[in-house]
Amino acid sequence: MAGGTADQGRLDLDLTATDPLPAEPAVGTDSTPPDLPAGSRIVRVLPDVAALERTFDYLVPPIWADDGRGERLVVGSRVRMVLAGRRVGGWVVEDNVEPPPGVALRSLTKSSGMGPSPEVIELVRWASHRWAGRLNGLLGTASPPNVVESLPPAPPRPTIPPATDIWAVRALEVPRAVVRLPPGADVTPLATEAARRGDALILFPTVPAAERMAARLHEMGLPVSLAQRQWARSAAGGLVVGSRAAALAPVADLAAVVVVDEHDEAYQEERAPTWHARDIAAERARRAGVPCVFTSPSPSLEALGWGELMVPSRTGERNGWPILDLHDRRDDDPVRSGLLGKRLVDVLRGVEGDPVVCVLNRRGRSRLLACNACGGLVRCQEHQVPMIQDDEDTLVCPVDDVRRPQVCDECGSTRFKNLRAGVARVREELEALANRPVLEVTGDTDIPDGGLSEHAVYVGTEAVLHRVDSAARVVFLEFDQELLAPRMRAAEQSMALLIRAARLVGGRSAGGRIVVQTRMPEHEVLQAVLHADPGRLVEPELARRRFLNLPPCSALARVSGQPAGEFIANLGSPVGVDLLGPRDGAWLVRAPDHDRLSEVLAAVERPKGRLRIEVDPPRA
DNA sequence: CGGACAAGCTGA
DNA sequence: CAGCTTGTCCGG
Repeated sequence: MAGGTADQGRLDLDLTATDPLPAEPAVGTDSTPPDLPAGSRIVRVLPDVAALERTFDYLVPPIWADDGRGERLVVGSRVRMVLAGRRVGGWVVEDNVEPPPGVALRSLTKSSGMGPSPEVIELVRWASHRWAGRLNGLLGTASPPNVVESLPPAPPRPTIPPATDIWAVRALEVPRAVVRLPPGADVTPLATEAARRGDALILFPTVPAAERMAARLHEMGLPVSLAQRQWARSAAGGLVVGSRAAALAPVADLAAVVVVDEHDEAYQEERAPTWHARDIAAERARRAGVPCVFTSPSPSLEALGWGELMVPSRTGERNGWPILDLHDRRDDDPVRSGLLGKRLVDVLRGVEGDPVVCVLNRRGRSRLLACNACGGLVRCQEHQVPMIQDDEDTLVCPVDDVRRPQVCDECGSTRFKNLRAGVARVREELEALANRPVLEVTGDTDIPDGGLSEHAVYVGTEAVLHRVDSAARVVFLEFDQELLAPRMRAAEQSMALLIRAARLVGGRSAGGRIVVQTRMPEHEVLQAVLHADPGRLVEPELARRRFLNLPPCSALARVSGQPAGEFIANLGSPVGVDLLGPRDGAWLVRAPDHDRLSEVLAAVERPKGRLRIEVDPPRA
């Protein structure tokens, strides 16, 4: 910060000589003139200050009109100004406004370059209403990370031969397409076909996946920018590839939108507002009147309700999925066997190839119990979720806290086996069974490219699936915990894990094989993968959501935080809306659709305090 | 958010 | 009652 005395000559009556305003660079215009000269330009600014949603009006310094800064200042521009005695950033959200009477205007102190386009600002306004959140954060995501004064020249429009993959051509011929592609399928033809239409926006769930596609398209001679790092280049023209935040990236002349692996939960922001990049991307395409394509090995119910489904040939899809080996744990000796069934021995010893990746999810607090005599899982008859054992050795349903004595429904036995075991202990058991070293992989284990030579067997939570990029076998040691998790999207989340595993091992035509230890081999998720037919998941899942009135048959928001109760009380009892709770200090607001939900949430004043509103709550 | 200012708490 | 903490209000 430069020293200086720029605040000299200020005429504000409320400021004294001890005004602690930080020194300004010598702009000389940071004060309120006694009279606004006729024709003064006044802009409305949204400060980049969390928890501050109001706009404020500022005078554009007259000299900016002469040196070009004024011309570059448009709606969306980033600026700096003094607000309540400190220097803050912000965005111009309206130009040439009439300021409210009786307010002493200040001048903007600095222009900080380009910001989101008017189209993106409108999109962000829509998103902040849709996810009941503040505008600032979303505008920040849509803005360049550093100051961009001007854009590089637009790249020349490449000539691209039509794709030979007819599915890619067809997908872009309808306004909204959902393309079901087996896990190993290459989406490059879809990207190039989108690029043939002009500046396309292509989203991936993770940054590395986006980087790989960007590199490939670059090698093909296409003009491509990575949304994360190349804001200015993206805005200048060409293809824009990126992850979640790229849904708000600048695109010069949007011609098509592609969302790869739309089912992936990484597209949803975890912090409130919990916006979903897939949904924002779709809305962006709709507003621009350009085609939008979602791809996924197992499209979400949301996607299926949104667009036209295109499925691959039966053989093509079959070959793209690995073989699923179901190890039915009910067949194992219920007294002697622990977490590891004896059929695992050959797999762990590398008979079927290396490396072997074992997944043991510890997520969730509930312990999973199996009957010692018949091997069946101990479940709540009403809610079908695993029951947990409390301190007094009674069984508790995690859904409604109903208790019942510790007796197996199937056979009357009173002895149970705790199937939960920590990864560390399981690692030792695996090592004993494999008769070779087993490495526990955690979030901070370094795995060099090509794997660790001395370790052919890995074990970890589901994070291990993101740390290793290929494997001969993936083994899910305890999959029932996923299938039965008391979460609305448990089935889809289980499917997402299997998709991830499928990518590590490859399709059946390449010898890919996944091993799942389960006590419920007839579960529709496992059957869908077994038959390489994700469509089998749709009807039962949709029926369940319809029966329970859960999304996508309704729209949900979870309201939590200290002032949640007051907020819920303020909502009153709006027509068609259910208020459920409280449960663990949080309420659920359920409306027939998102328009109604957003409307209801926006209609009441928010009590101050740390209120958290999660629309489409990820862990409901 | 973070500064300003007001209203409560403490201690010699 | 100064000096400090805690709370509430508000910014152009």
